[in-house]
Amino acid sequence: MKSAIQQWIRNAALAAHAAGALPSDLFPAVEVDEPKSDAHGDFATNFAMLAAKSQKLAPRKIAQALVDHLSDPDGRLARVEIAGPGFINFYLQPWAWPPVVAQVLAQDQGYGATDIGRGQRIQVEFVSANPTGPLHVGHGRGAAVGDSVARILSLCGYDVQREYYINDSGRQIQTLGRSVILRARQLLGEEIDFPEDCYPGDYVRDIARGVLDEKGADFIRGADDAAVLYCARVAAGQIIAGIRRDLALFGIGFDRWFSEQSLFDSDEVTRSLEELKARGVVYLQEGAWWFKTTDFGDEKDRVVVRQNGQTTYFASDIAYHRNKLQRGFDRIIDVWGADHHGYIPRMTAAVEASGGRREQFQVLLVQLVSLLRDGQPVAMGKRSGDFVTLREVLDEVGRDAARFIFLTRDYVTPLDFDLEVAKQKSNDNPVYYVQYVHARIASILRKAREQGVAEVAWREPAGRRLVEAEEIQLIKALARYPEVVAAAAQALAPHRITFFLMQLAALFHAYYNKHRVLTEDGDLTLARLCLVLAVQKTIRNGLSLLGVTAPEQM
RNA sequence: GCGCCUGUAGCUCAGCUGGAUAGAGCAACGGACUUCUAAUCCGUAGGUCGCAGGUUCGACUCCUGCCAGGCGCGCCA
Repeated sequence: MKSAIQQWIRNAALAAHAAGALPSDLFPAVEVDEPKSDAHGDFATNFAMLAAKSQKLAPRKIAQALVDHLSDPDGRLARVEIAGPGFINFYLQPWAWPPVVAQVLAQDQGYGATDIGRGQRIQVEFVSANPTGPLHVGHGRGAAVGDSVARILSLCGYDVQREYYINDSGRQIQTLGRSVILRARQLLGEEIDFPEDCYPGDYVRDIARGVLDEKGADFIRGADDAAVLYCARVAAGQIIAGIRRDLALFGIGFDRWFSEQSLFDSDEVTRSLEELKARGVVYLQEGAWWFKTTDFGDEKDRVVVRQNGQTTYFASDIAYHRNKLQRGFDRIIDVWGADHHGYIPRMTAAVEASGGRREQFQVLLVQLVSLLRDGQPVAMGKRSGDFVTLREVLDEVGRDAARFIFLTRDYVTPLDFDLEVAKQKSNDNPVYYVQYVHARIASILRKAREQGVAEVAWREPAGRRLVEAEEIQLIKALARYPEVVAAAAQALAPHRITFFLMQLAALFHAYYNKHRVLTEDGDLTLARLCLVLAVQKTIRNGLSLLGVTAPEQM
């Protein structure tokens, strides 16, 4: 609908210019929006104000010229007015809206889809938690955001690949191995002060028990580097398996699990460093190799090979992102925790130095989650070992509530996640508010079937019976959905879907309370059934972008 | 000290990339279930958009400077 208006304005501008009413053929992009107030019409444009400079005419004169040359072949426009400093307000005929319902029904699961991505290949890398412990709530937020962004982009015509990067190499993995050995020795009765830098969680003890059972006490007592490495591999393997299970429970899957170690095995780390050396952006100083990230806007250069000859984590990451570029992605999106923001300039430098363009690479910084219970903070932090895992949260509040809450806030703002609120089945917890719409409509449809309505299908004269203000409001909201999805894709902002759904739900609940769908009047009933079915489908489609289910009953 | 993010109703947050009179939910108060699910709805009240300048037809939105909070500034990952 909006695009139709844009086209009308564009045509009117050209016609006005052709007729000599507008001096210049330089026109700004046509922006059409939906005014907050009904007093300003169904749609409005600021085109005349924007064009004032190039036309060298007063905005209201331009607006008048446009209105004079506006053509509306099918008569959908009821009225056009020029208002304020030069807004043009469009009022549609009431009958212009109901056909949207037919469109929603016809497109069904595809309603909301667009092709703004034009098949562009885009990779979303998210979660990528280190395999040193189970996922916690913060990872959950990143998972919800990354997954939803991927779903939205897919629906908008992007060719999306989801990836999880496993840091299964380097020092922390060694620390993990050491932790296992130490726990195993404790199990053997040794008195050991567990070091600060090791991983204390119960899961480490479980893994240690497993290794002990399998390899025997001598293996643990005489542990050498190889044994530590062995324990590290076993532990990482088990932890990753657990992470996969938790993510599956959360409804999240990946196209690829990418191992950091594989970059060493394939020599890509070395090769990427050689390439950078060849480009002259890596230099030797005080026995270490430095990447000149300052050439690319970073505040200081960064070490890639330490004095001791070991590569840094950053070196792996350079190789990893070079690998991504080589796989031919047009865009690369990384979802990170906000505490990594200082890492962005150097990573951008790496992408650029590896032959990518800086616009190709984008990082979504997901802010911290604080876990609360009844407003009181719940202890977290790996060091203490008693942090609440994502799994525990899912078991307690359920997948739908958790995902919805993670996405009811823009990810740039910190989030308080209150376990008690998440469990509440009230308006405090909007996931149920939205799901309730779906269930209520399912109930209406069941009832209609009982009353002998064989099929809910759009039929033309009947459709004209949708004339109530609440009905038109609902249809307008439905019409907006594809634009909301597209905007969410462009801004990489899944919370826009969430807010749209809450708004649509509010409109539906209000309508439901004021008007009956099932009436004595066959045509009216059919029209309203079509409307609520369209609402139901849109709710379902929107929820699916969030990874939330749409229940038939509650 | 430097950098990034945030500051909107008592609380939690939106505000469609500069548009018209700044919006929701919760909390408060008053109402609505013999009728398709009350996990719902209707109404009342609630604001110096952190502060001060600037840019322009027009600023919550952009720029500058302050103030407050969070996070980050390793040859850790």
